[in-house]
Amino acid sequence: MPEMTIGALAKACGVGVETVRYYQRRGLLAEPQRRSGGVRRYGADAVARLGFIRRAQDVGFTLDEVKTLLKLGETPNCRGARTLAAQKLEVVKARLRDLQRVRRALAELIERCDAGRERHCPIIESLARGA
Amino acid sequence: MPEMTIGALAKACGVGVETVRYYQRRGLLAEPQRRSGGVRRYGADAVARLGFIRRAQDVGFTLDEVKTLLKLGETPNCRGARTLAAQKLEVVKARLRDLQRVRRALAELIERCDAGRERHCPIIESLARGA
DNA sequence: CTAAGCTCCGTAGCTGGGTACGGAGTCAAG
DNA sequence: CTTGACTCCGTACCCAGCTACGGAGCTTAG
Repeated sequence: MPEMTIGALAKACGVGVETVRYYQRRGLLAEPQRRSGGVRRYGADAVARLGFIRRAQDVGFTLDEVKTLLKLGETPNCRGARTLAAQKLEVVKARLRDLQRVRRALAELIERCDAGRERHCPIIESLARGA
Repeated sequence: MPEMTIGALAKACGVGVETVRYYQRRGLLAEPQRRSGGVRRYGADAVARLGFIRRAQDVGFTLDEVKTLLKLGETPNCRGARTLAAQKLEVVKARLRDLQRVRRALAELIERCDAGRERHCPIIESLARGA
């Protein structure tokens, strides 16, 4: 199917119609050719590009970063992409450390609660006292 | 200092003045007594409560959940707090799994980039193809 | 031809947790 | 008494990434 409407493209990529229009407004997806009547027509390249966007997003890039990646993909320049990926990796690692700390804190609260030897709820107490 | 202005309270707890007012609007902090002229006056209990809010937030609770915790703290009911903490822990664990997957994906992209044996940028290629 | 259903468009709203604005009033030091 | 810092208030705005609205026009099957 070399000619798809916006609805077909959206469905093929598992996103909403509004999302496709939104990506176009954001400059992530080029404005496609229109049929008479103004209806957008997309080809396989649009499917590929939209897929790229979703995958890059899944790996944690923001839409602005995805835009940059797409530009980098046009003029093959590996350093830019590598730098972006490395920065993102650091952000992800930091977020992981934060979340691990939170997980330990929560697990400890629950554990103390289950030990159930204390007069007052240890969860509430601990938050109240900042122990 | 048994009588603090909003600015002193905010400073003591490391938040902004607007944040205190915001918490009051959200119902997390009670409206305090006012001096003549309408200026809010806070005591040590406000410092404790604001500290509770920040610590609960640090452990990953949303402001709405903090509000619930504060209510639970008034009528000692451990089950409610434990349930909330357990739910939050599951959310945190799920988020950790997601982020670990992202970290692996990013690290792999960078590694392949550094191996540097490929004709095109492996980061771009991999996102383009969905490999 | 008609009726359903898709597409067009700009704009507004959502989430969460605040931050900023700005004119007026208040308070404490000097 | 003045000056400068603080506080009052409501409202609007910020971030990202959509999602919803609503009235119009187009398209396609029957």
